[in-house]
Amino acid sequence: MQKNPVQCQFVAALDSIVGKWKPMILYHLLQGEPLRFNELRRLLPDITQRMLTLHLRELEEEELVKRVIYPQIPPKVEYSITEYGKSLSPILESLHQWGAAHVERKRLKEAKNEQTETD
Amino acid sequence: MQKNPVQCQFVAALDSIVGKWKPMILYHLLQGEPLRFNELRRLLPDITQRMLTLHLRELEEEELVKRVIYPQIPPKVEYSITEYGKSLSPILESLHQWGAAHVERKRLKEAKNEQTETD
DNA sequence: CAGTATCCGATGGGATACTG
DNA sequence: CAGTATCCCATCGGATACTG
Repeated sequence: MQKNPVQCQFVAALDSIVGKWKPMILYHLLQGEPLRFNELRRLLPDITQRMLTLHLRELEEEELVKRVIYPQIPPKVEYSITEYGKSLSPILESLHQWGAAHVERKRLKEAKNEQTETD
Repeated sequence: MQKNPVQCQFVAALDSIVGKWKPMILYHLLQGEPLRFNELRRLLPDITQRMLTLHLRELEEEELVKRVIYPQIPPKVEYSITEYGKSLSPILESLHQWGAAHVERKRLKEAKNEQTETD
C-alpha cells in the first residue's frame, strides 16, 4: 500500500476491478442471476479456465462475489454478486459509457485520417 | 481490441486510466493549474522520471492531457488537462470515493480480526 | 529543466495437461 | 463439472546513468 492516501484509494478501487476479465465477470453477475462456472466460461468465450478461477477467487476475497458450492456429483458451484459488489455498479456503468464514447471518438478520428489521406 | 463490444469498452476506458500513476497524474491536473514536469515529480515523490514521461506521453496520446513546450533555456514544459480529459473527472471521483470506502472497510475488518484473536 | 537510454526483475496472463 | 498444476512469455515498472 502506498503512503499517499489518495493514491492508496485509487489503487484500492482499481485493484478490485482491474484484471483482464474482471469487469466482464462483474458485468455479467450484475445482471442478477447467479451463474455457474461453466456458464461464465460460455459468456466469456476467450477466457481460460485458469484465469476465470483466479479472477473469481480474487473477487470472492474482496467480497464482491459470493461462491456457493452445492455438494453433489457432478459438482455445482454458483457465483453471484454480493450486496457490496452491487456498490460497484455505478462505477462500471460509468466506465462502460465513457469507454463506448472513447472508442467511437477514436473510430471517428481514424475515419477522418483515412479521408485526409485520400484527398 | 476484443471482439466483444462491452469488453472492448471496458478495456478502452481502463486502458486510459490504468497505469500505476495515471490516476494521480490526472487527479493533480484536474485541480486546474497547469503543472511543469518537475512539479508533477514533486507531487508524486515516488514516481521515477521514466514512468512520469511514459505516462504523460500516453495520456497525451489519448488527448486527455495537453503538453506545451516553451522554447527557452532552461526548458519549460507545462502539462494541463484537456476538455476531453475533464470528462474523466466523474469516473475518477467515483473511484476515489469507492476506494476510500473500500480501504476503510478492510481496516475495520482487520481491526475486528485482531479483536477476536485476543478474545 | 526535462527529458532518453539501458538493463532488469516482478507480475499478469496464456497454453496445456491432469483430477476428484 | 469445476477446478489444479506447470511452464512460459510478454508487458510493466524500477534503478541508474547520461544529455541538450
